[in-house]
Parts: sequence; structure tokens; C-alpha cells
Amino acid sequence: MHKLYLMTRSEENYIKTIFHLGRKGTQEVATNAIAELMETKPSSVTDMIKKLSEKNLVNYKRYQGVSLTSLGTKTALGIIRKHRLWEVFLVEKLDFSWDEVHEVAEQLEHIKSDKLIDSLDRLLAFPKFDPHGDPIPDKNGGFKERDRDLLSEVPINTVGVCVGVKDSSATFLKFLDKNGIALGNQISVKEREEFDGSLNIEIDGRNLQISHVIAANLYIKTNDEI
Amino acid sequence: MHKLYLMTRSEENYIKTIFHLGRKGTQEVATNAIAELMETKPSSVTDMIKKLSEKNLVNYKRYQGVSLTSLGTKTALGIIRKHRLWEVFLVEKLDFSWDEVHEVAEQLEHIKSDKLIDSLDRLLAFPKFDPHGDPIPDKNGGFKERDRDLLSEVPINTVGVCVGVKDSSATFLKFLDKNGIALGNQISVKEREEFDGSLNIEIDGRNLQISHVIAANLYIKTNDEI
DNA sequence: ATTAAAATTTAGGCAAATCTAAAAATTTGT
DNA sequence: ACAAATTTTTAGATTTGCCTAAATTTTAAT
Repeated sequence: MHKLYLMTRSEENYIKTIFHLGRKGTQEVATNAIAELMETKPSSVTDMIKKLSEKNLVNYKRYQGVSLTSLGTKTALGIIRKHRLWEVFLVEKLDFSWDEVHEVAEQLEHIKSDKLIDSLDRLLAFPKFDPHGDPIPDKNGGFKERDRDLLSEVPINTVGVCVGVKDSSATFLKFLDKNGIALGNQISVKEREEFDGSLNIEIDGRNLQISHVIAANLYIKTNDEI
Repeated sequence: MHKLYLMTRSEENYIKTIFHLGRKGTQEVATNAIAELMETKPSSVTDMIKKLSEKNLVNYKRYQGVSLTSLGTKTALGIIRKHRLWEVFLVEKLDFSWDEVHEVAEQLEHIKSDKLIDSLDRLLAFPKFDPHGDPIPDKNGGFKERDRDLLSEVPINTVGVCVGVKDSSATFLKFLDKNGIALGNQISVKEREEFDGSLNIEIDGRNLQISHVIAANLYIKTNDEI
């Protein structure tokens, strides 16, 4: 009994935003947080929350914030699946760079057609991660975060592979391009400067100094898994 | 100076409809005709026409019907280009059948990204016709109708290739599938039954009897070109 | 524990796109 | 040509999603 298909674009965007905010803090999502992320007013958020609540997509008690119901979560995962699959398509098939995909995927994620998205999944050979290293939910909403660590938090001499970015803004991604940092690169952490937290790393053979902010937005998968 | 990018989905749908209606009769398009095709009310059409008129997309004089301006035509061709390219994509890359593509393409045609559509064009190797044999406008809106004739109107013994359908409803297309009629088939017209206008044709070697209605919705390209 | 600050909701409005019903203009039939 | 039929437009409502401003509830500070 999914009325998933009756959802408006705006409803879908709210559900997606609530999902993303809910991931971070485990608790209820604040009205203001939603408003800020969506660049809208808190009063508009309240209106929409009521509507979503009536459709059983969110749990809501006045002044207490919202959380997604299981139906809401399922819906969010469906939208995220579409978003990320389209991102892979844009990069793999249409030669978009990873900093160009988000805006277009924001539009494409609202296209309604199960057959379309499942065929796209097949065309792309069922990718498990999007161009920023984020996991792609499968048809049933199942997905697992990849085991990974922020580069800023691993001990000296850690060796691993760059598998994702925390900030996927175009600005940051272009910075990475300019410095030759890409997913799949081998990285080893040589030295940490205590003064400002910057790191000396070796990346695909080259030596590079990166600031703490940069390191705090790069994920690596280390080799010391069990 | 194209505000093409500021158009709403609804505006785009009106422009597209006016374009299609304008192709048939050369004259102005009637409010009622638009309303009927769009399954909306004439009063809604009038409202929208005024809006489009203010945006310089249509020529409008009260009670006199509408026609597209050159900006409106350019806009329409852009939307049709997108629609048809997406249809090719769905058939060629995602294994949709020709009767399944329209509904999804109706959604995809509204995605805004020049880079997306031009890359898609390249991925598909710059196709000139969509899965129903309709021409795809190029980047600048240029396209030429293919030289073709309705099967119902060619003389006996005409030989040609099936290159398009007039009616591209799922019902008709599925009928063609069931009878093994597809674009690219060799067709020769053997006999015309005067009583009901039905035809005996040979299609890719097989003999087939088709009604007048069917023949009046199939285009062939004959070999007797200059 | 009160009060000040912050967050949230309510109330009332607006614009887009639609509708119904009624009025106006055009077209048609004789 | 002129009344009747048809088409088109206007007027006034409705719904969705948003807004501002004011009221309410919660949280934080002393």
C-alpha cells in the first residue's frame, strides 16, 4: 500500500531532507534545521510536516520535531536510490564530472517509473556506490555504509584507499580535482602537524600537504580490516 | 535572450501542445482544441494563453486562437528534441519497447540541462529519428520531415520501407508488434480491396492483410525517389 | 523559579494553475 | 440577415506551497 507514486516533488524533497538530517543526530529533526537546509521558512515546514504526518510518512508531535515513519524511510531510500543511480549514469555514460552531477540528479530523482530505474540500475551493472562514494540503496531500500574513516582521524602511517567525500559541494570537489585527489587513490598518512592539524600524505606516489579541513572531508578505507 | 529556462512544466506542456496542433491545420489553434488534447477546461487554456502571450511565446488576439511566436516555436522544438532523444535512449539503452516510452519521456522532457541533453545526443550517436519514426530536432531546432507516404495512399505495387507511424498510441503499437510489423520492414503493396480499403501487403517476405485504418497510420519510404 | 531567548506554530495572504458558472463574441443555418 | 448554436472569455472559488507577522511553547540563563 505505497502511495509513494502520489507524492509531489515538494513532498519528496522534504522527506529526503528529513532523512538526511535524521542520519546525523539520532534524535528528532528540528523544524528550523529543515527550513535552513531547504532554504525556506519554518512556518512552511510546519505546514508540510502536517501534511506528511497525515500521509503517515512522518511522526509528528507539535513542538517536538519530526522523524520518518518506516513508510517515510522507505520513500526516502527510494528517492536516494534514484538520485545516486542517476549520478552514476551521468558520470559513467555522459562524462559528467563529479562536481556537475548533483544539480541534474536533483531533477532526475523525481521521475516516476520503476521500470526506468531498474533498467538504469542494470545498464550501470548494479553499482554499489555513487561518484562521491555514497552507498546506493538496492531495490528494496537495503544498503550498508562502507567501512571507512575520515582521513583526519586515522593514526599516522595509516595506509588506505580514498573511497568517499563528506562534503560533496562543487567547490570542494573542484579543489580535489585541482590537487589530483580522486576516489580510488592510494593514500598513506605520513605526518600530522599538531599546530593546525594539517597532514602530510602520500597520494598515488606524490607527496601532498593538506589542511585539517580537507582531511576532515575525505574518507579512506584502511587495509587493516579483520 | 531565452528565458526558456524559467518556464514551468505546465507552460512547456501548453507550448508543446500548441506546436503539435499547429502542425496539422496551418491556421491558428483553437482554445477548445488545446483544452481537449490536454484534458483541461477551455477557461484554463485562456488563462495560460494570456500568460504565454505576455512572455512572447504565442501570438494571441481574443477569440482569434493562438499561434507560436518564433521564440515559442524554438521552445517547442527544444522540448520535442528532449522528448524524442529520451525515447531513443529508453529503447536503445534500457530495452523499453516503443509502446512504453511515451509516458516516461513526458516526464524526462522537462529536465533542464543543456549539457545533459547534448551528452545524451552524443551517447546515442546523434539519432535523426525517434522509435516511432518522428524526426529529432538538432541542437538549433533544425529538422526535416522525412519524405514518406501513408501506406493507405500509395499505388498498388509500390515497394518501400516502413519508416514511421502516424498514431503512436500504445494500443496501435502493440497491435503492430503482434502482427510482426516494425520500422525497417520491407513492404510491398500487392492489392487494394475497393470495398473496405483494406490492403494485401508483403512484409519482410510474409503476406498480410491489413485494414484501411492500419494502413492509414503507417508511413513508408518508397524507393522511387529522384 | 522566573524570565528572557529561541524555536515552533497559528493566522491570514499571495501566486500559480486549475475549476464552474455566467457573460460575451463569433460562427452557422436557414 | 439574424437568431441559434458554438466557442471563448470573464468572474469568482479552490488547492498547493509558500510567505509575513503575531502568538504560543519550549529551552536556557540567572
